[in-house]
Amino acid sequence: MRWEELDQEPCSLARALSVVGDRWTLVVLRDCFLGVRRFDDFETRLGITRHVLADRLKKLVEAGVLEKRPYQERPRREEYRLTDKGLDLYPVILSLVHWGDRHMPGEHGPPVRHRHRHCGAQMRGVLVCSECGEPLHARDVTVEANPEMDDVRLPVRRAQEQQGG
Amino acid sequence: MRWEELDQEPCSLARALSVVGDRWTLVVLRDCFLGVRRFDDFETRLGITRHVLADRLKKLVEAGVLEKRPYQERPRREEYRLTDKGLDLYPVILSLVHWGDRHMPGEHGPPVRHRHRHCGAQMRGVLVCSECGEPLHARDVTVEANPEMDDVRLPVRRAQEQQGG
DNA sequence: GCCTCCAGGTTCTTTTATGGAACTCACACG
DNA sequence: CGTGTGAGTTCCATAAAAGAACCTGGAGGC
Repeated sequence: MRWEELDQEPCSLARALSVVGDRWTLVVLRDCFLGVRRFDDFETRLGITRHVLADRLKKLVEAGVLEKRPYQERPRREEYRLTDKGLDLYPVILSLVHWGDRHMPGEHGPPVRHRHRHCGAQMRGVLVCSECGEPLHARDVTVEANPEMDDVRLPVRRAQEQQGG
Repeated sequence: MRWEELDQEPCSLARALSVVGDRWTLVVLRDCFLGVRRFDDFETRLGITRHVLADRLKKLVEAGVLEKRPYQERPRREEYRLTDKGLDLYPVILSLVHWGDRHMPGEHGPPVRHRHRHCGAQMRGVLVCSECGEPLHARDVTVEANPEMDDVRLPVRRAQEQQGG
């Protein structure tokens, strides 16, 4: 499979990664969530080449994750803002941050802390079941193919073996 | 910044991405969560080159996300299994899947459905606040620098502007 | 003892992407 | 007129990915 074919896959994860699975894209989006909007600010903070940055921003706009909006005329200047589609990536970003905090620790602990405006507490994000509200773990979830699709290739489990171990 | 320097960054997201931010790594991990363990099975299902697959598996083992375990001797054969560190990536994967389901839909809806063993229901993963239990959205969360760290560069907000818009 | 098969890789060659730096363009300022 | 600024492009050398062929260390058949 080639990278450009990833968006043709039936798998939702593959299609999601065809947009954000690239090396720099999620780092760009992290800065978007922190409020960065302008080309030069991205460049300064990220330290990636203008070339790559311009390319990633263009692709994110094409994918509908960011939108360009003028913030002044004469000379026309535009900034990049998260769309609703982009904002919905927040669980992905926060999950990655917490995984990094936990498993790739720096010297002084997490570099940033998150506070929930709603309750005012310093917090983490926790993934829970939409139906029963219990925290989710890999081994508690089973996967079923959508019967309307005929090319879903779930692996056949070997006897006695189950997911994740 | 170069890709190889990403693991030196103070940002937890950057360090997490230094492990899983690569084009193919999360697709490999998706298959791990589906129960795939052997080199040839990965190759058949993913359709990526053996070269890249071998490299990604090696790096995931070095990062402690997967471990190699012998499943037979003479000839020695090994399989790749998720470690606890790897299993903790589940929220990232599931969040990406749901984002893909929602924003990059295929023709017949989501290709797979998830069922929670605990409650038996078909479900989605929802990210909630660890303290108050309410669902989290980007605009509800503020970020504060860890006072023990001196090189956290949060962007300065322009007046009247707040996160995420 | 030789031939072939299999899982699990390596090696080799050709494309594609990235890193680094310089260049463009449309204006604003003084 | 010269300089500055935001937002990019262009150009070239290097690094990574795609594709295919080759290697290795047994097992199994004959």
